[in-house]
Amino acid sequence: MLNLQRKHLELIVALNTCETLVEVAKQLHLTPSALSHQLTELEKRIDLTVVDRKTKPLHLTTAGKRLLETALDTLPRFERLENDLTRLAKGDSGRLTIAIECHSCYQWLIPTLNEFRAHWPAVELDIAGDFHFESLKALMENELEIVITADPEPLNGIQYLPLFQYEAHLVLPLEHTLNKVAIIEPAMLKTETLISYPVPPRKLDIFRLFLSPAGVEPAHIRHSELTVMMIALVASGRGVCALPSWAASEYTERQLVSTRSLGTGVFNTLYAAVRETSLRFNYMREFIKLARTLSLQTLQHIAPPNDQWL
Amino acid sequence: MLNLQRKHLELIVALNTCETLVEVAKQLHLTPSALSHQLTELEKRIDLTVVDRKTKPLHLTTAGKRLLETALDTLPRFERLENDLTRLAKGDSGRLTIAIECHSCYQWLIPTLNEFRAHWPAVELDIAGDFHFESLKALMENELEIVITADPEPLNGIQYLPLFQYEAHLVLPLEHTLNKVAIIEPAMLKTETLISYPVPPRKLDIFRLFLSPAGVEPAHIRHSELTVMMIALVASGRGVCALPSWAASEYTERQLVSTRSLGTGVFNTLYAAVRETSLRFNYMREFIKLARTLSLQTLQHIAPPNDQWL
DNA sequence: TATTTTTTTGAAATATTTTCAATATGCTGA
DNA sequence: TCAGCATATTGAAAATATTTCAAAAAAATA
Repeated sequence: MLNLQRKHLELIVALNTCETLVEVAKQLHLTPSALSHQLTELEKRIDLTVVDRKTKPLHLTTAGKRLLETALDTLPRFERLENDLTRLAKGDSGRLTIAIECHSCYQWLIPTLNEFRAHWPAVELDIAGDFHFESLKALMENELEIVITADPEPLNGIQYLPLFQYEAHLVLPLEHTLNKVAIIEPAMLKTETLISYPVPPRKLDIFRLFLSPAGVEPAHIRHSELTVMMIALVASGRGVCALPSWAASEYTERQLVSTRSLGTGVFNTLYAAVRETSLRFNYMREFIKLARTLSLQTLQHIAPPNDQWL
Repeated sequence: MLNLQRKHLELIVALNTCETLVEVAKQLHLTPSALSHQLTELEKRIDLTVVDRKTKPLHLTTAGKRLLETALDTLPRFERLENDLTRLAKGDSGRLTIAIECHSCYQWLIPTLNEFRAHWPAVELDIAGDFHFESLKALMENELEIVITADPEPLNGIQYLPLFQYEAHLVLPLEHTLNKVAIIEPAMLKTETLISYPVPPRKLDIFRLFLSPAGVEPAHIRHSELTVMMIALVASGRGVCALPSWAASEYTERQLVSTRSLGTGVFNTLYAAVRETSLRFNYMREFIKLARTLSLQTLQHIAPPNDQWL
């Protein structure tokens, strides 16, 4: 095997631009002796002459010209690669793909993304479509950089950075009897149809923190992908649903539905799940910071997390 | 400086195709230990993680993916380069650019090129246009591979391989008085107009071997690039010219002009000038052999060279 | 032809890469 | 849970590769 390396191509380029081997050596920060050894070694290896040492301005042979050809189109690729890698290492550029488990997040996410893009133009931003709720696996496998979730399951190498606290509210039709009750107990939902996002119950606050601990299940469960659709269904009396208070407020203000606390209040924290290794990048930490500030500014009825971490 | 080399890219590709580092090591013919050292060294150098060792099928990080990108488009270029170089070394492919000083050579050169092309399809054939009669310099500087010349000046690293011997004839109008003379002496051309190719006199047989030794110059010299044009001028009585007998025979047969020997006969040898180093390529030696055989077959009135060399 | 410059050479010094042996880490299945 | 196995890492020694140095050779210059 010939096993040509980048340095051989660099040698050829220098050879092509210089008049004498002494110059070439200088350009490559080598002694003329080292250069001579290298050249001899290369020529022995490919079993071809590369330069004609006899001529004044040092002429490449056919083999040398062929090497130069590849050198000229390959070396710039190496340079671009190294450029990109150093920028990556400095944390000025990179990829930031976000998956959202929380379906009501666009409200604060969009402004965050816009603000971020302005600060870090070299970072490739993307929102991942559908990871079929395997998003944490995708995060571990480097397919994603951030997962927004309210359900932090401990995983190796994954850190959950709290963004803000919110209360989960029960969304009711305006005329619903539960509007009159002092405190809403889990059992009161036994006869109701619950409308939820199509995700496993353990991912939903109302189950994990309210119904399941009390061993209660609603009469029916109906799925919907879109928050507006859920609201429409509730408004027309087809059921009730649970939403973060800030997600529901938009609709209560317009008097489409009403909301109540669940029991004495079901509170939860929204997290950004990231790989531990990602945190060494400035743009990552910056993103989290922006998300915290902008969600607090954008949303009503939420609070900063107890534990600030980062 | 990062100083990434081809081997690093190969490492990344292996990393991307294998499930475990042990496999990667096997694929690269290394011990797992060596591989581990390499990987650590690379990652320390670029100050970035390249693979996530924690995951089962070994996932590349963003940096790893960027490296893979360059690897995928650069490594095939190295492979093609090595391929071409080994073929070059074996002498199966290469470049063969020919310059012609002898303006009447196309007659035998064209069949030679055709035959050659059939045997050595991988050799890039070309006839060089105009080197302003600096063709030997161009040969020394690797711009050309062969120069066809009748005037071998000793040069370092250049070998002259004789192709064939020929006689230079004087071409006369059919009714010219010199047609009647027993032997044409140099002095008899003192009053004639000589039509020649536009090259320095020393490159022309009639000067070098006939007129100059006798200290004679023709009355006028007129230039023409094309043999047919020279013949037309001679036929219409504007002058005389000298041509290799084989180049003239085409026109004497058609009774356009007549030819005579110069003195007791001016004989010369046509050479192929090549770089000594070129002779190690099979296709080079093959070309010379073909030129010899085909010129003898194609041309009349020529003889094989005295000294066969090659 | 003498002198300077360039290039090559071989041996020693230096640097890099690989291996070896030991150990650590992680996974699998009782 | 832990033993047993496969994978991965570590540090030191060994093997390779590269560079320098000093000297000589070859070319160029004057």
